[in-house]
Order: sequence, then C-alpha cells, then structure tokens
Amino acid sequence: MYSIGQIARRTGIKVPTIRYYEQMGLIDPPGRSAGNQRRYDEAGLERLGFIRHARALGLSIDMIRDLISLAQDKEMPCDRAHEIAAQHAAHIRQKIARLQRLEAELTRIENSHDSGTVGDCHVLAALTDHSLCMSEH
Amino acid sequence: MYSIGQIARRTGIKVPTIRYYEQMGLIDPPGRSAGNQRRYDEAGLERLGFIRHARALGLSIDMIRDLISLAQDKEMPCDRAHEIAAQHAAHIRQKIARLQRLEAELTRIENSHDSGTVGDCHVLAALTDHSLCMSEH
DNA sequence: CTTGAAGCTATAGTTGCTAGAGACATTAGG
DNA sequence: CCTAATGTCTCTAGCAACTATAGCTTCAAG
Repeated sequence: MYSIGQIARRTGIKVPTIRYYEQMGLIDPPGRSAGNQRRYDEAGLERLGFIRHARALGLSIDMIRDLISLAQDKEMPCDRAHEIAAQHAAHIRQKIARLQRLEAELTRIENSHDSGTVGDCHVLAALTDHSLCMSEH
Repeated sequence: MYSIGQIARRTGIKVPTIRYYEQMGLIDPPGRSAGNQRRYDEAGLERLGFIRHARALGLSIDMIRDLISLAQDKEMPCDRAHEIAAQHAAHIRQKIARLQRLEAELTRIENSHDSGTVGDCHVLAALTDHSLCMSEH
C-alpha cells in the first residue's frame, strides 16, 4: 500500500494532480487509512502510469477516460483505441504545420535589421501591418 | 467613430474579446456615446489590428502589452522588441521539436497492427508501458 | 510523547477567451 | 414620433488542466 506522496514520487505526477485526476474520474477512488488518507495498490500505480504517459503524448483527459473505459473488457475490439490515436496524431500534425508557418514568419521578422529605434523597428512594423507577411497564419 | 460591433467586423476580433482586451489593458478605454456605448477612432482600429496580428503569431497578452508600451516612444531603441520576437521564435521552435517527437511516437503506435481486441491492443500496450517508446517525451 | 513532515478538504488563481442574463441604447421603417 | 429589431452595456460563470493557498488532521520517527 502506497500513500499519495509515494505514488507521486514513483509516477512523477504531483500530489494535487493525482487528486485532480481522481476528481475527474480517471482513477477509482482508492481505499483510505484509518485516518482518512488515500492508500493505493499496484493497480492504482499502473493506472497513473498509463495516464501520465497518455498526457505526455498530449491526449486530453476526455480521450484518456475513453481509453480507460475501453480497456476494461479485454475481449472487446480495440478499433476505437486506434481511432483515437490516429485522430490525435492528425491533430498534432496540424499543430506542427501551423507552428512551422509562425516560426518562419517570426524568424523573417526577427532577422530583418533596422536602425534600432522604435520609429522604424521592423518587428513593430511587421506586427502592425499584416500585408508585410509572407504566409498565412 | 466606430461602434464596437463595427470594429469587430473590421478587425475580425469578436466583440467580447475587444472588451476583454480593454480590461487587460491592451487598448485604452475609448470614448463613449451619450448612451455610454464605446466609440472608437482610427487609432483604436489600428491598435486592435496590431493585437490581432500579434495574437495570430502566438504572442501572449503580456508580451503584447510590453510591445505596445515599448512602441509609445518612437525615439527609444527597439532591442527589446527584437528580443521578444526572438524569444518567442525560440519558444515555438521548442514546441515544434516536442510535437515532432510526439507525432513520431504516435504514428509508430498507430501503425503497429494487432489482433484487434483490447487484450492485445498495441495502442493500449504502448500507453501502459513507457519502455516501449522509441524516444523521449 | 512530541515534533515535523505529509495528508486532508475546499477554494481560488492561471490563460485567453466565450456564453449567458437582464437592462439600456441606437437605428431603420412606417 | 413611435415602434420593433438589433446592438450594446455590465456582471458573472464556464472551459482545460492543473497549481497554489489556508487551516486543519494524521502519520512516523526518535
């Protein structure tokens, strides 16, 4: 049996975050000590590891909840799990594409040299006038 | 003189968002009509255009506030503006790198085929066991 | 048995908006 | 000039995913 602090150290998830996940229904409320403190078992530890990894990959709380309820029955088809992963990967690819456009624009703005005073600062000019941009964003 | 709705249409920023920017100190409180409605002039319009563009490039409200106060005096050096842009570009590059690692990992997980049931679903297995990962995240 | 760390609950703050309620202002048409 | 429709006002609350604080209780070591 682990206390919430021990679980926190072992999973790398902060104590308040673990309580938050419990509140959000990602983990079953664990048993309690005589003095009302949470006591976790191996299953709880594994569940939190799953959540941590899924969060690290950028999955939302809702997606994780779906995956967990899905994983309950080992006999069920897991198409939905693949679908969630694919959807999320696509989402990330979009994000990357958008950030790359922003990065290109910022780099261009950043590298344009000016006289060094606000009056003709290229950074400020570029921000004021969208038509100076090379790409959409 | 423009009403807030006209400004919204011309800048593409929604009405409540404009009021929010005012509250956040990004725009000076405009004059009011006899009936207490906001009335904007060209300067207000231009300021909102600046904000919109900066937000589209991902700059935070705080950064934008800094840039605006900086732009007040045309004689001042604008090193700080370049610095903010450079900082933000670096931040975006980091984000991109991280997302690319995630994307690679997700694609790998997504493409690994399994028997199609939850019991041996590679997506769920990969999420449960971090050691199956090929890269850090 | 004492003490200091760790845990408890409940509430509020973070960022950048967005949505709603209920009241008042403006404007176009008749 | 009156009315109806639309626009605007303030204030409050909600979103995601935590994080921080306050004031209290429990646990474990010495």
